[in-house]
Amino acid sequence: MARAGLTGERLVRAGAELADEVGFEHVTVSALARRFGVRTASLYSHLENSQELRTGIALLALEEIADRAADALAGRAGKDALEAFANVYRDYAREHPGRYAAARLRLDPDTAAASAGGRHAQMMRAILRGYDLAEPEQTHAVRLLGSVFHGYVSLEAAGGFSHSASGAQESWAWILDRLDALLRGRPAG
Amino acid sequence: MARAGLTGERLVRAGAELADEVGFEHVTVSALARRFGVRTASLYSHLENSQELRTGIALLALEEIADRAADALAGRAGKDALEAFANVYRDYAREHPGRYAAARLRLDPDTAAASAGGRHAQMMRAILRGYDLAEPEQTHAVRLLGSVFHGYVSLEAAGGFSHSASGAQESWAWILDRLDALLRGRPAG
DNA sequence: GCAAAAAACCTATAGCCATTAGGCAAACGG
DNA sequence: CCGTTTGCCTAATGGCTATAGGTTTTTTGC
Repeated sequence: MARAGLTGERLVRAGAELADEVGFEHVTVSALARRFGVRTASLYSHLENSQELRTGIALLALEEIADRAADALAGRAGKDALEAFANVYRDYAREHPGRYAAARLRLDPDTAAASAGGRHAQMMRAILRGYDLAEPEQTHAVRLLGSVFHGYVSLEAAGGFSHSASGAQESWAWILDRLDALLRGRPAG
Repeated sequence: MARAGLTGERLVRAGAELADEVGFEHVTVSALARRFGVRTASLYSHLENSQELRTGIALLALEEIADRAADALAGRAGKDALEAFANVYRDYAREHPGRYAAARLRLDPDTAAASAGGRHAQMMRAILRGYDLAEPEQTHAVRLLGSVFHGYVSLEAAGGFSHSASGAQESWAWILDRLDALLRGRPAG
């Protein structure tokens, strides 16, 4: 019998795909083993436990989002940068709902410190350099942006807008426009 | 043997307490049965399945939040109302993290329609009457508020601010102040 | 090339969870 | 009281996580 060629990394990657297909909460070691045509116990040579799988998917998602965001931000500033960054979050969540859910997993402090989470915060601060915000306002603004992006994407994913699904795109554009105005300290046009 | 006196409602209420203690994702039919000193199978006379338990907790949380919000909103308008409403969300999530998580559960359309979710939206629109927003701006604003409130509370609960935990209260106040200004269409003071 | 070591996958097992079927006994209605 | 309803029980199935220890394939060092 040919071997499946499992590695921790392949498992995490396949777990991420599985998450997008069936939802992050349904990612199990068993389902993953099934997908590789292998017994469940076999995965435990490559995985400490199921938590490690989930954490791995979360870290992968955080990296992928950070990479996309870094790309999107290159050469942009001001509102342009704000929109590009925001759209990375929203698009990623739509393309990869399972991974996005994983990215919201609560990580233990050490893991979080070693994650791409720091890059996310750094990029937000980079965007805010285009606005005139000193500390502590900048920190407040980072939190505001994080809240709005995550909140909107999460409500949208949860179907929170579906009964009145109309204009989710318009709402998003409006919100970004007003956020930009808010950060500039000027009324919206 | 004296009977435990189980009912669907008591189970949901106890499930909500359990959620606050151990986290919503650890609420299980078994754990609930244990808490009542009863066999797991016994709960299935009062509960269709574990999903119904979770849904029940979600509906309870939505009602509780709506009730608190209605109280908080009474006699208030403008920024005062905005802050009161926002604080209901934040305080509720802090006092009842498990219930709050339950409230974010994705409900099927019928259940959602019968939930207190509609009251939440209605109250947001009531708050926005204190600002000068016609449709479709009002809908956009409802979504913005929902995003910010949920996003902030959720990031805070996930420990997203804990590495730089400082000033979560200040950030919250700043955000509400700027949101108010944004909705008024004027620059922040 | 080849034997020993290492790595990959397997079987077996145990515990916890959800859920169903069917039984006994307590409470309640007449 | 006695029968019926109802509440909780035992028993059993099947899925999931996880550990222990075996076997086979691959690697590696001579």
